[in-house]
Amino acid sequence: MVRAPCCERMGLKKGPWTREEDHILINYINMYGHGNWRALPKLAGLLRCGKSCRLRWTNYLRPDIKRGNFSTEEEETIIQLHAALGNRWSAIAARLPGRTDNEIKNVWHTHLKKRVNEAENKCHVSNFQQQTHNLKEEDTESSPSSSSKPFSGRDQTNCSQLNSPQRSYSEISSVITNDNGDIKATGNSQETDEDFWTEIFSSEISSQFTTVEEGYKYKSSMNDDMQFWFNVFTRGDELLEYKL
DNA sequence: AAGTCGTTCAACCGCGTGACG
DNA sequence: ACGTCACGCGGTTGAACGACT
Repeated sequence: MVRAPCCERMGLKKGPWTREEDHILINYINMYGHGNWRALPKLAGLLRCGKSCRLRWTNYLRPDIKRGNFSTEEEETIIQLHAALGNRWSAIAARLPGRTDNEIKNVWHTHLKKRVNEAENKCHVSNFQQQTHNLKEEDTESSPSSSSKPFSGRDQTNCSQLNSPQRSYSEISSVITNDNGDIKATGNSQETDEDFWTEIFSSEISSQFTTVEEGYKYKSSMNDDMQFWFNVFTRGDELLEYKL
């Protein structure tokens, strides 16, 4: 049994919003607030479902939404947060004032994912080359120390830097709309939340093991990238000098 | 000029979850 | 305890547009 889509009810409009519909929605919310989304379209006189109205408002019409391209800092933040949180777009959006989960998701799929994949590939190629190099050295020198440590510190650094953007897909600074709909330029105001990483660590990582010993066991099975993030989570204050 | 392909992004859909009766 | 409702989230779609042939 499949639930019928909410917009399939007779007479409800789907597809792109018109300017008139936007005005009606904005005016109504400015006057009465959104209250009950389901009741809103009827009260406002819109032939849309409440879900569609909510989406339009939260993703496009809200006055505090930043319009324009993402800054390098924002992209960097998204990459770092995605590495930590995965596809939890709303959680990521909560760390980027003025940006919506939908927008972030789109940017990730269209720009950032590719960039991270490319960087990962480069990293793996680099690791492979280093491993080959080490094996060759092993053959010639038969050094026991080289076999116990397959990757050099330099490679580890390279891998951990894969989250650093090579270049923003746009160097244009962000803009934000005010209550009047006017557009103004903004700097990047990225405030940090002290509890944030603690929260991530406690919920995302520490839940995977119950004892400290288990934690170290988990740590020892990680690759370099995982180890980097593990360090970030466990020693966040020390390592997060590169800011979040 | 016309057709094809790839990219972008607004919008939709289905599901999970919390509030409430 | 259970059912219903409303909302929010993440995945997916499709129209619009530009680049390329």
